[in-house]
Amino acid sequence: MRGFLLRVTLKHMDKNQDQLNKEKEIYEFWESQGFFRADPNSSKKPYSLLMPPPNLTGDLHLGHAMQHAILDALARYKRMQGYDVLLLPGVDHAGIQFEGTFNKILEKEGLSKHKLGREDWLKRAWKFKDEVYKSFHNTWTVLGISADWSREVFTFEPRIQKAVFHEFKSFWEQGLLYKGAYIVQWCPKCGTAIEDLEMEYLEKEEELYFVRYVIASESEAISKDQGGSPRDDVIVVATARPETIYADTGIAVYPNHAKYSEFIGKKAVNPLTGALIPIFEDKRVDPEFGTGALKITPGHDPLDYQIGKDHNLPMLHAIDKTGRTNQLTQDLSGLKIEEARLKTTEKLEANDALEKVENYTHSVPICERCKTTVEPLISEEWFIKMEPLAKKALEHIGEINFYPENYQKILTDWLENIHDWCISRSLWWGHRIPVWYCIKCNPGKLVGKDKEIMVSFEEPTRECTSCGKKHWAQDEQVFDTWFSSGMWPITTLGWPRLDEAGSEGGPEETREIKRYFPWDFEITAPEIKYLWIARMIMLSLWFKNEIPFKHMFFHGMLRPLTGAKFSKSLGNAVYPNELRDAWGTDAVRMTLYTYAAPGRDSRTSKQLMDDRAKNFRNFGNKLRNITHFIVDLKTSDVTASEARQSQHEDDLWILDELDKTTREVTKNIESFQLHLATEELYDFIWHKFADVYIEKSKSRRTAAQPTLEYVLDSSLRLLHPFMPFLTEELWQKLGNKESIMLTSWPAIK
RNA sequence: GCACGCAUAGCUCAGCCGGUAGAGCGCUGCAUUCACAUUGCAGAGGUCUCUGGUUCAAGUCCAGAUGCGUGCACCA
Repeated sequence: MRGFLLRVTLKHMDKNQDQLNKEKEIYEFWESQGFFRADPNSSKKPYSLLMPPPNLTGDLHLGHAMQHAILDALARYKRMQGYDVLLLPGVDHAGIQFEGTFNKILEKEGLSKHKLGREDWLKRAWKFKDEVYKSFHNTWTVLGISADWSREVFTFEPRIQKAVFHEFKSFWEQGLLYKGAYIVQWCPKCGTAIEDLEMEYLEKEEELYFVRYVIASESEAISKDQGGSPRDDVIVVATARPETIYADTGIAVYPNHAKYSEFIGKKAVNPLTGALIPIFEDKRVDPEFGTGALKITPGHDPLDYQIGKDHNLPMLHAIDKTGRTNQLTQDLSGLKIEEARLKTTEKLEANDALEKVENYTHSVPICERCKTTVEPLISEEWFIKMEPLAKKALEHIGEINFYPENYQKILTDWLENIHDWCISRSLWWGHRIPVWYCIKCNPGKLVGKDKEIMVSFEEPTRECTSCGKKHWAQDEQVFDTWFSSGMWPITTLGWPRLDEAGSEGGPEETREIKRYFPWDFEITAPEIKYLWIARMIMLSLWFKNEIPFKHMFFHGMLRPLTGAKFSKSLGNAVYPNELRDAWGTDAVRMTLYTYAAPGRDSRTSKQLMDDRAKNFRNFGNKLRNITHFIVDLKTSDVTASEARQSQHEDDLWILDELDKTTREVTKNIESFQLHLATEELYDFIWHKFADVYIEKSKSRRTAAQPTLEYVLDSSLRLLHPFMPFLTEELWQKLGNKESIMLTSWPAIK
């Protein structure tokens, strides 16, 4: 029994393996024939689809597979309709996310970024990039993606480095760039500034500390020891972060607050440092929260920063960029936040400055990449003024067709409240900021009047105009990864046109830009609608004066049954490669299309994916058997007009059903509703053609043969965009000499 | 707080230019030397969250309620 089962299993595995090998063969055949290539010189009408470059971090997941399967179906459909199709693939270097992944791998080898140093680290990073690339290409191949690999782009490749330089230089010349010390969200673990868009919030139960600040009197020192009423000489402030008290430089209260009006203009004593800090009014304070008085820590809170700036308060830091306390905290310096908080409260208690502690639940910002608590602090960063870009985007956003439609409003709302974009990151994996400072004249690497700097791709060859020497040092920071991927729609098509020396070669555009831009179709997950989609819209309009894409499709998120997120670390991830090994590529693709309704999130699991994939595997087998059945009696080729001569009611019925199906499938693909198109085909082929028509045809086998062949031929064409391998295989079995990729889409009757 | 989305069979989801509901999996029964057990046929299972409105007619349109989710803002 055991031996029998083993044999059966092995046989099953062999069969599977045969199938996978066959797919590989077919894919190599297509590629070798150049079927995936776009042809800018073609007389055909162009149709362009832009692959969102997956992040260079690891295996492609289900969401990618769905996205790419959708792109591929559309590309194949448009090719059959006679278009010159460009499906352009690529990969994003994904700065911060790549560093996180890669550094974790180094850690396992006992290495680190800083042990290796910038140069060696980068060498290894490029090697790791090659490994990830292999994995990506493996998945793309096995999914049957018909992208033009000869045009593949990596967002960190040399040509794109030049493009990013031109992007920066252009902003610089237009006066839209500035660098300076501003409050930013800082991730101590990643060691870089991040944007609000890159943060998540975590509900945490913490404590709210009520801290007494003694009012300093100009004439007499009021002391609690002298029996004065504490209400009169003390202002109480609520804080969740007592460790930042060291960096307090003021106390603000809501204007005309009854409790505090007598203190306005006076000074309070910082209970930890003894510094005298001003008490003033500001309407940004919420009179309802805590005690109605707010301690102002401009160095560690965005709101406090604004208030502090407006009141000319000093900006102090108690916590450094590694997330530890600094010298300002005196004997507490070098501690992690949690420990510092504990020690600080002990100190406050010892100083009799802690009035009470309440339980307090609030959301703490964490880094979306590494989940570390984000520390707002002041740092020298580069920014782009976004208002003019957003304004232009708002004027033209209506020219883009969004699926679902309401994303236009979502993006419009965001653009209307645009903030300046912090484009610098303190990382190594990314486009280095092309700014050079004369370290003799400008050692602080500042930007401003009288500061000797150069914007240059390579080290400047000229001397510093102030000191007459050449002591140039490049900015240490790199660009936010979205600064390069925001240009994806135009850099992939060869923007800017460069001459051999790498300079812009005049106004003439590349033929690719002329022909394929704006893109006909772009697709993405909704979670990067601001980070990426909004940026592409703004940047394309800014640099090309055109919208980047005509149809913008947001697919839903595939989630586990809990509704949370798929994640490698939680171990609930489902891998497209595994599904494909079990059920074959076409079945997995069909499964993915059932989830392809625009903007609809779905819950799924390995089990559910397997169930569906199994069904579509069976569907494929059904079609294979239909083909065997029909090929057995096939004598000569049947033309469409021959097949349509029959007046038998069964023939008329199935031909009518075929026409309906052709109409519906075409309509549904045109409106990007692949889940409906595949459902139509499934129902027609299995439940109408096979279950009804073929069964009936058995009693009039020879007479029905032309119709059988004709309907099968059309079915294979209609199904090819979705199940490319099986349809190619059966197409050959039907005796066709050419690839099914070269046939035309069935005409609508 | 603001915005958006979702609530349909045991589960996961379609359907939404209005005409009393569909798929897959699961479940029940029957068939099976037939191109196909990777099958066929038959069936059970839903007052389409609730309330009101428009209409001859409403999961389908409108308003409100409830629940869930997502995004943004805030979070001393």
